[in-house]
Amino acid sequence: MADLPEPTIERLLQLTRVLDNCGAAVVTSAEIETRTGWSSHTIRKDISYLDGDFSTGSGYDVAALGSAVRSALGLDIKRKCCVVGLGRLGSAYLNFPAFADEGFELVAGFDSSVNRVEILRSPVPLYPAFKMGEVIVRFGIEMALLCVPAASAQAAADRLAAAGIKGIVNFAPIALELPPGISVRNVYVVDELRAISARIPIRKKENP
Amino acid sequence: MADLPEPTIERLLQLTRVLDNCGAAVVTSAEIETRTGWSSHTIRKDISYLDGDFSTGSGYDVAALGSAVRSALGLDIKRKCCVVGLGRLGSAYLNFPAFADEGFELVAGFDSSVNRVEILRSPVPLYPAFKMGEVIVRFGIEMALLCVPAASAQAAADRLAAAGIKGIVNFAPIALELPPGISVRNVYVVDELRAISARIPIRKKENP
DNA sequence: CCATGTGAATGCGTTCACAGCC
DNA sequence: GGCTGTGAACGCATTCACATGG
Repeated sequence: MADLPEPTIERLLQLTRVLDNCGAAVVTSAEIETRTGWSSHTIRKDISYLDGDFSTGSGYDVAALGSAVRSALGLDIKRKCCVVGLGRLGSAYLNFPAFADEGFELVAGFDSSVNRVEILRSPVPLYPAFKMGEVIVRFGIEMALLCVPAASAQAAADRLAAAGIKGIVNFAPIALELPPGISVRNVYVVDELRAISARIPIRKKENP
Repeated sequence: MADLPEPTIERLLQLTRVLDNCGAAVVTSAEIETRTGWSSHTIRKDISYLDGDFSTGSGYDVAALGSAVRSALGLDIKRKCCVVGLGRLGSAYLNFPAFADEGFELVAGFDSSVNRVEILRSPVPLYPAFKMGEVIVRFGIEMALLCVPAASAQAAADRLAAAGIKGIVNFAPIALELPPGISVRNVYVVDELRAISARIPIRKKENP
């Protein structure tokens, strides 16, 4: 399996959700088209990058296809995560159950306030920020949820990068500067609103 | 100004953040390259789609470029939004101040529980879900934050679509089916972790 | 001289069309 | 017959290279 085109990765990720929620045991590429809006050509091409045989003769075997996608994307690998910044958002994620269901193991939380680290009750161990590098290496943590305020986000990201983190989910509304090889995904609701806003046609009919 | 390529839109959206946080009055495309990782060629091309003259001879005028980008993307237009589903997440957004700063006006909240609508204190008016269509049309609401549980997300999205909504930020972990012309942006942290996971190379050095 | 701006070339992802298979 | 699978054609975005302007 050569490596997949970026857009294909993004579609396959979404495809797992479609398969999980589709109910039936078999789906055709045409059905996926109506559910997602991607053309059936694109979907078949995407699936053709995977190795394995999922065709039943009249559609794809949902279970087989699902596990092939997960395996191709490395979603069957358990990965260790941490939360950096234990404010309102960060401390909420400490108790978020869905992570475990999807193969992500939350193993540490960090905050620059030693006081907060000591007081907060949490199902995962908490550490003061200066232990970040050491703990990440020791546990083999690969991903971080970066929940600190915008002003300290870049500094925290630098420390994560130095500790060898592989990916960061960034909740701060700034563009992080990081060395290549580290994946960043920005999660900021206002940016999503802006992205939608940018796609609303200006004074034009939708079907020109 | 012809319409912009999709990838260019996405980059320009991020570019506004870079410009806001860059401090200086002038930036070169090379500086933007180090801050974002996009090649200076790409950046110059993106900017060349805009009309106006931002070059000072030694870099771009940050303020002028910023406002040109915002205008090209329609970010200078005030847009009305609503929150659908007033659980923990939805009710948090009712009080989120950053929306207004960025030109988004939150004008309504909806929930299927009439009880919750009556009890919840909120700076914006709340309505029972059955009034959704009417209120959206009356106020000219263009965008919705969809914060209902996964099981009811599709039904709620259908009602939003019927009311003529232009875009939806979807917090439910399902792929919504909607007619063309409506922008959807999915926000689900586990999906971001999966996206990162899919990009962590499997047992390979990063510099092969 | 340095940095932008832009037609032209390149390369990659999507679309097509048809062969293969149930 | 219907659906998948895939080399080939196409089209769009990125990259290049050089002309232009401060």
